[in-house]
Amino acid sequence: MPKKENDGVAKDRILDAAEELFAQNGYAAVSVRQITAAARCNLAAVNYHFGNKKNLYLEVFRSRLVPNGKRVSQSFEDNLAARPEPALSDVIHALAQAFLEEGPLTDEERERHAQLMAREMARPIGAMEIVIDEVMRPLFESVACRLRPHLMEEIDDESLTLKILSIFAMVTHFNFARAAISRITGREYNKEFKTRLVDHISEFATKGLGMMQREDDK
Amino acid sequence: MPKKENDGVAKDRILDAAEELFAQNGYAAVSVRQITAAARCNLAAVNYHFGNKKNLYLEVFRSRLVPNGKRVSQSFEDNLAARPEPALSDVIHALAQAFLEEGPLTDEERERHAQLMAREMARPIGAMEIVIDEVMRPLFESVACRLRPHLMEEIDDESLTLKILSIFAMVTHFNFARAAISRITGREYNKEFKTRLVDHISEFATKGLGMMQREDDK
DNA sequence: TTGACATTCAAACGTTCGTTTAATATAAGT
DNA sequence: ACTTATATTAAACGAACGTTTGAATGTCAA
Repeated sequence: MPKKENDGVAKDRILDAAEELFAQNGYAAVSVRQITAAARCNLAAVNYHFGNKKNLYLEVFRSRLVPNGKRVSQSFEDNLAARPEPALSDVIHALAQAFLEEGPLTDEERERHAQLMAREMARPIGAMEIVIDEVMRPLFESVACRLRPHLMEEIDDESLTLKILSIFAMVTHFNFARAAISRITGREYNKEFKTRLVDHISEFATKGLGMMQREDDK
Repeated sequence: MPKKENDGVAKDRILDAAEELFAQNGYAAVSVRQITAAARCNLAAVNYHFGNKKNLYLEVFRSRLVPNGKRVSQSFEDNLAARPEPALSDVIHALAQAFLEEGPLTDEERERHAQLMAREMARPIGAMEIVIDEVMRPLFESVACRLRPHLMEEIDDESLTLKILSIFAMVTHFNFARAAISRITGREYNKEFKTRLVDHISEFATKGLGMMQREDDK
């Protein structure tokens, strides 16, 4: 029986190239020829390994973005597990940090994923449902459980969802609108500026959630 | 001398069709043939009136999005001019309302513009600088002036800019990530939900800015 | 009516697209 | 050595793309 082990080489190179090119230019603006050229393989390899271009795109989400999203979520959980009783600001800070400062992903990976998500939101190809159902919704549930103890008791589910969405709005916006933000603020997206952003988001969101609480990390 | 008056007919139909199609599908995914078919004119009309496809795209921003953006900004100003001494929450409420609930634009126009901006951010064709310089930056200046009196005196420019960016992050996110938000919240983007969102954003941002202040509009 | 210009039109240009095909290469099982 | 399944290749397919062309049509001032 033929082993299925060493199939990964060219197939993975295609996934790598597709992930980067789709993130940089969007689904429609990237040709299969570009992808196979970047992956240093034959044009027909995409159709052989993935059936067609669209399925390759979806596979990028399934095999890269979703697993990495789960790792980021896990990193958020781990950050909080270290603290016995995390304060509200700790929860938010951990969330912002996991998504745009540290965590298991490199900055290049974070930017790629943010762009892929932003493009998929702007022009859905069919990957958004996968990400929402497998990453976003579970993360939302977890964040909601973490936040609830710090909020007023009588808060309904929808209000809490909107609050969490607002935190994500800031995180994703500062992550994906980098070009516009750099042009407005006049600052580059270096390590220093990102730390500044995480602190700002933490402070803004903590106050926005309705509980003033000083940050006691460090 | 030939009048230049009645040239507007087909040219405007092309701009209308291009605005809608570019917003729905993005620059690369829309063909000139699609546009001219929707505008009920000949294929060559785009190149005749606008030179090429890219220039038509930029002209959509110059002749539609920028003027409408200025009208929205003006609407924000007018809303505040009605009040002698607007509270902090009034400023934010007026901003959120102008951008996603009421104002001079229809809901379809708002959604189109939000999509065009989101796509241009995700994949810049060359229109973003126009919008930032002609609409965003002046609006930011105005908002900053409105907010400053309500904040601590010693706040630096960059901190204030980040705060304003956070408000815009929420407004634009709730405007453009409609599909994702609907899937997560399980709610449609009808009038009722939008009012809910404006109230939520106003409350969250007002608190986030660091001044608790009750809303006293009706 | 005529001339001059603005606009529209059908047709074709060369290019690139996603996909398919058939031939070949590779390597393990028998 | 032969079979079998997996993988890669060059070449071509039809379709759609943005753009150009040159003739036809519309529109007014002269």
